[in-house]
This record gives sequence, structure tokens and C-alpha cells, in this order.
Amino acid sequence: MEVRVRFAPSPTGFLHIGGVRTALFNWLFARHEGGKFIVRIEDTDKQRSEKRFEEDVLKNLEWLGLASDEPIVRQSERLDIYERTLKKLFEEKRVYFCFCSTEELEAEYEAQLSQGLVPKYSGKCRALSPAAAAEKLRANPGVVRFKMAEKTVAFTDMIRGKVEFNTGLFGDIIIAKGMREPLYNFASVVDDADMGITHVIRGEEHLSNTPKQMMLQEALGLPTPRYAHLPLILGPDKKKLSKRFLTNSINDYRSQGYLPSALLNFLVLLGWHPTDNREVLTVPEMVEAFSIKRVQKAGAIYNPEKLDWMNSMHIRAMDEKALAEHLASFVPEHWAGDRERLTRAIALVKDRMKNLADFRKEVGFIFELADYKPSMLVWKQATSEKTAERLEHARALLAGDKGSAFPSEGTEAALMQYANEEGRGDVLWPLRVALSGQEASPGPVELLRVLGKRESDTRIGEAIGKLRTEL
RNA sequence: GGCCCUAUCGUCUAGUGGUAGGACAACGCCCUUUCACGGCGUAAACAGGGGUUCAAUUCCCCUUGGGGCUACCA
Repeated sequence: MEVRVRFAPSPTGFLHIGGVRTALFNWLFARHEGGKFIVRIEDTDKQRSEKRFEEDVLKNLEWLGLASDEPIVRQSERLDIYERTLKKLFEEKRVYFCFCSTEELEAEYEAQLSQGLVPKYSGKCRALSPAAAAEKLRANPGVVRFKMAEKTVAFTDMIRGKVEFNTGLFGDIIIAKGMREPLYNFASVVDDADMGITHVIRGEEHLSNTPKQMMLQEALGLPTPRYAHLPLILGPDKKKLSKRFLTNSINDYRSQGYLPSALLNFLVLLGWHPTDNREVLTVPEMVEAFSIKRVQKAGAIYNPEKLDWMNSMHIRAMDEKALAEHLASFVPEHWAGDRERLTRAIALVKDRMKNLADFRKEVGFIFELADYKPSMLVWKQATSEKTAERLEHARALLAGDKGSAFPSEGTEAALMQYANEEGRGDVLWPLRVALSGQEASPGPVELLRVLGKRESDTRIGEAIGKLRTEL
């Protein structure tokens, strides 16, 4: 039988890190098994669902490469189906209308609690005759309750093994607010069956929903898919992932210059890893090695430092051309247009970038030299005068370069020889600062290579000018 | 409170009935004109208590810690 899984977000907020991980595990499972991954939008809560959130979720899944294999399913477009199913449940007397007010219910729960009892719905409205219910319906919309049988329900979670619940503790749960307003547990069960979902992989917060859904499946004569409940991602404070991270949309990671593959790689390692010790994996490698049975049982803490490291590893693994594409939205247009220089700049800093946004601040000076103080050119105990002389010497050396690739091997050797004679810091430091205008940067020879002969000469000339006017 | 899940370095984790390994982060050294990168190294963990056993981090129980659920949210 074909494996079919789904990712079922409710569009009540931007797509966040936790959602992506759930989507990823579903997607990997589907790909590994050669099955289908389907996105279902759970927008039954009209108050909280917003179209812009749905768009955000879909757009970001696409960016991450986790798009749905089949057309998106929207619960808001399936109200007829839920209504029909609900009618059937009414006919079979598996459900009933309840008209108890929130105040009544609260009072009931308090009373139960004070007697040391487990608070649950008393089942009061079960006794209402269909006629009485119809009468009340005229003034009060009511809610639909499911007659929960009291029994022990057991299932085998693919990650946790056997899990047991006593459904008697739940009471008669509300499954819809009216004939056309289904609630989560009900809509989810109907859709999973309709969509032919074979495996439900979701967050651990749904573990106790599973027995409720199984009871619903039983009442509707629907098959029970296999379940896997993923451990939750915890915040750095070892508590449930805080608002600070949950409200962070994937958009933020995207604009900070994280690569999709790095984000996915980081997330997959939160609760799973391959049998060997590999940590840096391409997406195809993840698919190949993935196994739901190897998923960890305990929650994992979100560690942003490791994400940075992972991103730098993925940046390094990417070739310069592909990186240039990704960089396009992170640099000014005229930089992106100067493809030749952009590629050389990328080669220069690829190994030192943690994210794509770093690129601009790491090598911006290649495109636009910022103003700097002449004193920055002077190495340790050297004088401005001496520094200017050394720069002039170096400049003359470079000007004599006749090779096709600048700087030629001979020029480089001559420069290094001069540096060794004068003191490496005394020559190399001012040269590097003259070329970069920065306290910290890649080395002078690398910079010469990226800037080219003419631009290098201009910059060294400027540096000498700065030193001379200061004297 | 009740139900359920869970427990190895700060973090992600490997692992086995008999020296607890890797990665991130930290620290140190090397490389080096600078900053990174890189290389080498250091520190760092089996939550506690009972069992079972010649022997328990590993198997069992309890406690404790952490988490989830306990909605007319999903």
C-alpha cells in the first residue's frame, strides 16, 4: 500500500521552526518510503485563521522544498462533507446536542474538583429528547457532543511503542459547534480517512488526542492510521519553545541568510540522526538515511549556535555559481551585476560566512572602499613616513607586474621577499589595510587577486596620499 | 490536581550487563600582518534511591526533574 502522509497546519500564525520540523519529518518519511506528502490547511477556526498566514505557510514550504505532492486540501472547503458525516452520527445516535452554558460547565467542573473528582462533562444533555433539542436549537446554536465510550484504548506509536489511555477520563467531547463548524478532532479524523492517510506524524502535544480520534474512527467505521508522535522542540531555557522563537517566522531565517538545506539539516538533527556519525547531510542524504524508528523520544532544545555552524557548512559545500544566485537578494544590484567580481569575492569569503547576510559586511569593501584613518595603516612601532615608503616600494613592485593573472607568481614572490626583509607586519599590514580599509580582512595577496591590478594601484596610491597629507 | 510522555557533557546525541564516543559551544596551543578558516589539545555527562546480577549508565520498581494534554484552539 502506498504511504500517504500529511502536514496539517492551522493558519493562525506564521510558519515557525516547530511546524517546519513536523513537515520535514513527514516529508522525509514519504520520500524515503516512496509515498506522498500532502499539505492540509486546518482553517476551521474562523476567528483565528487568516489568509495571509496560509499564504506564508505555503510560500515558505515551497522555499524549503517541502511543497505538497497533491493539491492543497482546505477544511473550510469541505464543510458539506463534515455536515453529512455529522448527520450520519446523529442518525446513529452517537452524538447529541448540548446547550449547557460556559458558566454552567465551569461551576460543574469546580464542584467536581472540590470533591476530588476528575472534571469532565456530566452528560446532562444526553437525556434531551430529539424534539426537546430541536426546540432549544431555535434559540441556542448549541454544540455537538460525541458519546465517549468508557474503555481502554491502546495503540502502538511508531516512536514510543505501546501507549494506553482510559477514555472514561475524557467525558463526551465536543466535536462541532454546529452542523457546519467542525472542531479539530472530528475534522481531522474525517479528512485523514478521506485523503487515504496511512501514517500520522505529528507533535507530541497530540498524543492524548489520539485515543479520542480512534474512538471517532470506530464510530464512523473508519480505519486507524499508524501514529508517530514527535518529541517537542524546547527553548534554550529548557521550557516549551517560547514565543520569541515561535513568533519568528521562517521569513526571518530566510532574510538573515540561512539556506533551506541548512535549516532542514539542523532541524532533522533535533531528534534524529543517521546510524553513522554524519551530521552535515544533503537533503537526498537525509531522505536516504531517514527512519522514523530512530527518532528520539525526549524533547530537544533549540540551539541557535549549531544552526549557524550548520549554515556555514552548507554555504561551504555550495559552489560559487549557486551561491551567487542565493546572494542576489542580499547585495545591491550593481554588485550582483558585476558577476565576475562577485564570484571572486565569494571565493574569498565562502569559508568565513555564517549566513548570507554576512557577505555584505565581510567584503563590502571590495565594491566600495570606506573612509579610514591614516593611522590605521601604521603597523605597531612603525612611523607614517616609513609606512608610506614601504607602500611605495610595494606599489612599484606591483606596477611592474607583466603576468596575465594578477599578481603573477614572480610578483608575489618578490613582494614576500620584500616583506621578509622589512618585517612582514611592516609591509603586509599596511598593504592589506590600504586594499581593504579594514582592521580585519582576508590577506593582502588574496585581496590583490580579487581587486585586480588597476584598483589595487589606486587604493595603494590613496593610502600613500593619506599618510603624506598627515605628515 | 488528574491522565500521558520523557531522562547520558551547557546543548544535540552515540553506546553497551564489564575503559562512556562524536558534534556545537567554551577554553588552550599551533598556523598567522589582522580577522576568520584550518590543525592539535583541555575541560565537560550516565538525576537520586531501591532491587535483579559476580558485575547495572544499560533490565525492573519508586522518587525527583522536565514536558504535553486536561478548550465551543489546533
